[in-house]
Parts: sequence; structure tokens; C-alpha cells
Amino acid sequence: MNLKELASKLGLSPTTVSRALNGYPEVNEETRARVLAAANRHNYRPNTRAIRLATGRAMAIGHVVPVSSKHEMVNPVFADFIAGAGETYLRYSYDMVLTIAPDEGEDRVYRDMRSRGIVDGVIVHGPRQNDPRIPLLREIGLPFVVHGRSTGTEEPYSWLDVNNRRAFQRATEFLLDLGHRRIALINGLEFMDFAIRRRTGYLDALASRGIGPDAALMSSDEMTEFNGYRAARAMLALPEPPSAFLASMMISGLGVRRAVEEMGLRVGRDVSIIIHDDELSYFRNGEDVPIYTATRSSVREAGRQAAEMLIQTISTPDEGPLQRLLEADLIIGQSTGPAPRRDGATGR
Amino acid sequence: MNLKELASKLGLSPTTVSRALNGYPEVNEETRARVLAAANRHNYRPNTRAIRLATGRAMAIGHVVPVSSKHEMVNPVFADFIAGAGETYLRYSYDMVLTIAPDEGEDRVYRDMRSRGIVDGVIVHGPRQNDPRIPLLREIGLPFVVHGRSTGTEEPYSWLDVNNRRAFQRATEFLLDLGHRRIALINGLEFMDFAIRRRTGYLDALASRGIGPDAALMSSDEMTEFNGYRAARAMLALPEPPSAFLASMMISGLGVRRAVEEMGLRVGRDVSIIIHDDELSYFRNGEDVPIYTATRSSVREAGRQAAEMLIQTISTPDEGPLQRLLEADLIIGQSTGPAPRRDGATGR
DNA sequence: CCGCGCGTCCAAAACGGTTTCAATTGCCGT
DNA sequence: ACGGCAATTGAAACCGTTTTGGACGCGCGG
Repeated sequence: MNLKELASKLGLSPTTVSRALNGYPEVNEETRARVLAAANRHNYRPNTRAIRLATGRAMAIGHVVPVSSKHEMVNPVFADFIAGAGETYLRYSYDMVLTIAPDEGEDRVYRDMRSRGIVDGVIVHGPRQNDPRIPLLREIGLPFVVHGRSTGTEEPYSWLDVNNRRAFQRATEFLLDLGHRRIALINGLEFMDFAIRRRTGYLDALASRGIGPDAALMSSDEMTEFNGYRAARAMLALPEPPSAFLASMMISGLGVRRAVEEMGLRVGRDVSIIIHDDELSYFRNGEDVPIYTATRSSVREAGRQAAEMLIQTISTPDEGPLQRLLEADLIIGQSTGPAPRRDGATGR
Repeated sequence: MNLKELASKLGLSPTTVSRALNGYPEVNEETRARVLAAANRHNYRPNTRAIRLATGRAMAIGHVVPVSSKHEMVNPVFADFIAGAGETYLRYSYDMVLTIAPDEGEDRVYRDMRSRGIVDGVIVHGPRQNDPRIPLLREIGLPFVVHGRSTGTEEPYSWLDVNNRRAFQRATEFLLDLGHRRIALINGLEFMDFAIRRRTGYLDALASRGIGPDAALMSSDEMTEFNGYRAARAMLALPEPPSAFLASMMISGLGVRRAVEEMGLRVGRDVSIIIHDDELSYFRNGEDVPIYTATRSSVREAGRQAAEMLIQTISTPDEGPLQRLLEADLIIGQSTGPAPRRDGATGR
């Protein structure tokens, strides 16, 4: 059932039927009702391909992820973000098109998307320092919203981010207040912008108490369970091991825990752990009582909001860029406690 | 730059240019070369919206996931499967459109996809017993490939699955051979087809050694770290605790490990664990030496292959359904060992 | 009574490709 | 010289919508 058929069944022109369905004011309310009823009865669905050609809009948003997992992309965070964004698209009846980009030619992918007219805008995932995608997208004129920010990019652009610096600063201060002095950071790859910001927050907090950075207590890698385990294991074997860990992700935190317990130490008593909790659906931080003390911010909610921002950017292209900074909560769980007494150092 | 402009620039008709670009045989090779060169020079990209309308094909595959995470969908397995499928789409230049379906009206989503002509086929994720989506899709005539199978569905349909029954049967036998007699199963939700099959394999292996099912040793829930932890914890507190666990997913396995170590027991010595390893990019099972003994099958590869099967189904609609059963490897890691001696029971 | 604006509706032209059908040319065999 | 056929090209229809530019009738003010 297409528009023409429906129209002739009603004894109307396609024009009028189209207008009636799309809520244009110049059609008689009575005819509109008739049209609506008929459309419903024959359950007419306009052909999206035709709409897209006629209107020039794709009614779709693109998400591009690099093939190789080295880019922190094919990960649970991404899945939950997508789920959140998808909820928004559902409400606004946009489609989401996901593209895997070959590692080298990522810019070709964006250019093609633009010229083939497949999407109206894109979400930029996993921004890095001076991310080249931002000037590129601006140049080709494809609307976008960045999930995160890109340090070093001068021109303003639309983004939605968590205040990573502040979150990690607060977490570090919390540990310092508990008397910890040797605090380790298990970070993500530090060409990723969020990882840079988290490290900055961590270092700032230490510095404000007169503690300098110690490279041996800072690791930076893909945030897998295994890498968390390995890094923690190595640090715990140091002559002066850390009494507390800051892990950039729930999953690394699991690895840290494994290392701690494997050495016969007890989490929350001998060693404290704070994680960043993205509230991933598959990694709930306990039920009512949180297992880990954590900086918490729902990435699914971030997905919802980023998608909304993008849709708004698309519909009002002349407005300036939209920017939104979410604050993370610091929630207290069972994985932290006062620093254990050690020779020369006392808890306060 | 569109076709008409390019054609007039070349002094040719749109027809010929179109044919030249699409490799039709009836165009002079010399002109084809000219056209190709010009297209390249002006980097002409045909407008996808127009192609889709003209050809009636969407050149896109749909993946539908329910909103609520209760359905085992927004999970790392899904993310990796998608990544694999996306690689295939890239090669065949298909697009992937991801749709979040509201919990109630999932069938409306499929019907709409069909009548709006947005995709040429869909991958069915997370099939259950007698999954209603299979007859639905057949009815509306939308090509599909199921990732997994649906017990109870009579008519043949296309699917790609791992031999879950066999995998869990072998894993259970392996534990039995090590002398374990109290073996626990930490399964996924048992309305999911894969979970049913895994339990069957587990029970078959036990039965073949004359061991009956013990409900206290079988749990079935969403496969999160916390649920794995909770179930294992409860089982280890039984008067006759299990000496071995079979976990349906890497993540549950992490929870089991946490419970085991929290009770002061040692994995691989006091308690054995076998997991199912989907080779998730974010949960590598160790580097060279696997941490967990595991039944292993790459879900990313499954995604690649399922996508290929679907594309083939679409291009040759009259062929019968395609079916492919992948076998899982049983790999030996550090998490299993002979059953510890206990009163009355001896390892063999 | 005329002209004008308003409320409704429609025919036809986009949108940017593909595909059908027909036309032109040159060559071959007879 | 001519019919036939292959090779190459093009004009126009088509895909299913939206949108532009009227058309028509009616009531109303002048």
C-alpha cells in the first residue's frame, strides 16, 4: 500500500493525503480524519526510502567505531552508550546506523557518509587529544556531538562529557583523607582524552598535599580485567607497595581485586580500591550496598542526552555548539577504609 | 556532484554513466575508463537515498535489541558480535542499522522495518524457546538469520550457533574425570535457548556417570559478575558444597572467583572453575596461558559468519535456509585441578 | 456586481538514481 | 546492395514521497 493507492482509494490526490498525514494546516479537519482513519485501516506506512530522497534528510544518526579493539571502543561502555542513544532515537524516530571503520581510512568513512547522504549527523566516540575528526567533520559540514572532549582543540564544538578531572580529584582526596599516601592509578590508554583528564585530577589532588607523581604507581593500558590484574600485581610487589588503587573502570577494578586477594590481602582493610562506575548494565556495582567505592556516572544516560543534543543541533543548525558537563557522584562502598599503619606512617 | 552533472561534464547521458560505474558489460571499455576517471577526479559518490529508492533495496541489515537489559542483550557479547558483523558489512558495503525495541511492541518494530523498507534483512539476537520472532519474520517475508537456535520451532530457518550442549557436556566430563562429583552450574536465564542447551549438556554428562541433578547446585540468572558471586557464595555455604563450577560466561566466572577467594579457598586447587569463553575483546582469558579452563568460541567470528549468511540469503532468496553449527574448543587453563579429597570421597 | 482573500484541493515538478526500450552505427555475409 | 546482428548510446519511464504553483469556489467588503 503506497501513497498513490491510498489516495485513489480515498478519491483524493496524493498531495492532500501526504499533507493530511504530515499535519499540514491547510487541509480540512474532516478530510484529515478520513485520511488518518483510512491510513490506519490499511495500515499504511510511508516508504522511508522515498521520504529520504524527497526530503533530503536521512533521519538517521551515525556511530562510527574503528575495527581494532585497540581503540577502547568495542567495549561494554560503548554498548551501554549506544543503548541509551538508541532510546532517544526511538522517541524521535531516528534510525541509528553503526559503521565499522577500517583503521587507516576513518576519514574516508566520514566523507562517504556525508556525500552519500546516509546520516544527518554523527556521534564521535572516544575522542583523543587534538582529535582530527573534529576539524574534519566541521570541514565537510556534518553535524556532530562528541562523547567526551578533545584537549587541544581550539574552536568550539558540541560535546557532552563527565567531569573526569573533578571526579578523580575527589576520589584521590577521599583516599588521602583516609590516610593513604601511596595511591596507584590504573588508568586507560593515555592518548584517550578522558584518561588524560583523570590523571590530571589524580595528580592535582596529590600535589595539593605535597605528594609528587610516582611513575611506578601509574599504569596506562586498555582497561581489561587482565591488564588491571597485571598492573596491580606488579605494583603490590614493589618494595613500597600502594595501599590504595584508583581504577578507571569497573572491569580493571575486578582485576585489581583479583591481584590483591591473590596476595592474601583483603580489599577494604589492607588495600583500598576506588573505581569509576559507568553503571554498565552488566557490571552493577552490587545491589543496595555498593561493593566498590566509586565515582559514578551513568553512561547510558550520557548516551540518551548526547543523542538529544545531536538531534537538536541538526534541527537548528544555526545555533552555536551545545556543551554539557555531567558531574560524577562519589559513592561510598565497601572497598575503602583507613590506611593500614605501616612503619613510619600513621593513619590520621 | 550528482549523476546528471557528471554526465553532462562528460558529454554523455546519465544512463551510460550509470552503467559504466556499475560495471554493466554493454559499455565501451574506453568510455568506461573515461567515466571512472572523471568520477574519481570529482570524487563523485552516488546518493544512497536515490539508489535505494530506485533499486528497492536498502543495502542495510537490521539488528534489533530490546530496551530492557533483562533480555541478556545490552551486554559485551552483543557488542562483540556486532563488531564482527560490522566487519562483514564493510566488505560487502552494507550498512548496519541498530534499533532499540520497546519491550512490548517488538513485533511492531519488525513489521515497520519491513513496510518502511529500511533494511533487507535482520539478525535475530538472543533466541528463546519457541521464539515468536521466527514465525513473525517468515510471515512478513523479511529475510533473517538467527544467532543461536530456538528449541521447539518446527519449520526450518537460517541460523548459526555454537554447539552449546556438546561444549558443556565435554566440560562437565572433564571435571568428572578429575574426580569432581559435586559440580555446580552457574547458568544464564533459562528461557534463553543457549542456556537450556548448556544445562542439557551438563545434565547429560552427569547422568552418564549416574549422577542426578541437584537443584541446589544449579542457578540461572542474568550473567553478571554480581550474580555469579552471589550464587557461588550461597552454594559454597551449603553443607555439601560443590568442588567445581561451570560458569556460562567469563563475567559470571569472575564473580565465582571472587566468592571462592573471599572464603579463603584457592581456585584450581580447592575449587575448580570452567567458564565459557566468547573471546570477548574486553575479557581476554589471559595472554598466552589461559587463566580459566574454558569452552571457547569466538562470538566475533560468529558475527562475521552470520552476517555473511544473511547477505547470501538475501541475494539468493530461493535457496533453502542456511545453517551452521560451530564447535567450541575445550582449552585447559589454570582454574581446574583434581578434586580435593573429602570425607568418604576420593579423587580418582 | 466585482474583486479579493481564504480555505481546500490538485497537477506536476522535484529528489537522484536505475532500467526499459529504442535508436544509431558499423560490419558481415550473401 | 541489403538484411541482420552486435556494439554502443540515449530518451524516457520509474521508484514513492514532498513541495511548488496554481485552480476553484465561497463569502465578504466596497
